[in-house]
Amino acid sequence: MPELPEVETVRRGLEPVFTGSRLELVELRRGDLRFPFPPGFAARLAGRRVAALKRRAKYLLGELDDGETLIMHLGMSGSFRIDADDGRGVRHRAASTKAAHDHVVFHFASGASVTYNDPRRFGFMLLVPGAELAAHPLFAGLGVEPLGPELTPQRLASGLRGRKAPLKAALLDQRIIAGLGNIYVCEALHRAHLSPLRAAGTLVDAKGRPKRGLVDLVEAIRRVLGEAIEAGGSSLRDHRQTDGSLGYFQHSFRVYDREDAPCPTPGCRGHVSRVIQSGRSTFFCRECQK
DNA sequence: CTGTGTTCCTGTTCGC
DNA sequence: TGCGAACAGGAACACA
Repeated sequence: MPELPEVETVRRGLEPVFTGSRLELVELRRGDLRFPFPPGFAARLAGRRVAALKRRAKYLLGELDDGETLIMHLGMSGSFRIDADDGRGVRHRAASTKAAHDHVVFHFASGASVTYNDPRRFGFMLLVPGAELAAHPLFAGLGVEPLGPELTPQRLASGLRGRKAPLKAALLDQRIIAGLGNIYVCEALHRAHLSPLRAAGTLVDAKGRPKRGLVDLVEAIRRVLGEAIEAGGSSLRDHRQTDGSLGYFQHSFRVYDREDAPCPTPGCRGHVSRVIQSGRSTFFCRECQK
């Protein structure tokens, strides 16, 4: 569920609490999430100050004052909750308080605390020296940031050239563009009027240059992600922002989870189809997505 | 190298 | 009403 817009929303929510703050204690309620926590994880964090909280693709990166980077991934059901201290020693728990599946609690010297909750435990946390970050297996092969200046039609053309995989699968491939997930791929393809079934390489001409549709696709990706971030992400099931409030981009879905609904493209008489591609639901309109 | 399928995990939803 | 099956999905991994 958390794709790039949700992770960015979380980052923005956590930034004021994390940045410049000193970690007093990190409480681990269990020894693992998706992977075991690295040796000495909590002890290595204690006493550290967080210099900055950044994001790369769907990863949150807490840069610490000792040069290490706290890598956090929300998997698909991870969320953070901020329990702030009002300065008078009174703790305010966010509205969505739920003790079950609270796996990690970051206690800051300021009195604020941040709790990581993850029912499905697909998320994980690691601690790696900043200098090793770029070479780390998780990051070494990662593709371009879809909202950064590197994502251009030409760049995407190089990534898709010659690929026979369906466009849907290619866009989910984090080695090409990093940060897109099932929802936003479906939404971007609909906005660009491109079929998820089409072979990815057909958007590139013989000289390796982007065809018209690819230019539209880059624009659609940027627009849909940007709008979703502005909306605070999408709230499916129980996904919430750090303050407990709900993102509302799900109301702007044109095709995702809308099987059989009339296609929202103006003038299009089609309906939303659902097919399975590489084991995942794809939603699209056969009439206006070619 | 490329493309596809499986797996991890648990809560929610759906059909009988 | 109850129960099991299907589903959700990021990314590592296995495999043809």
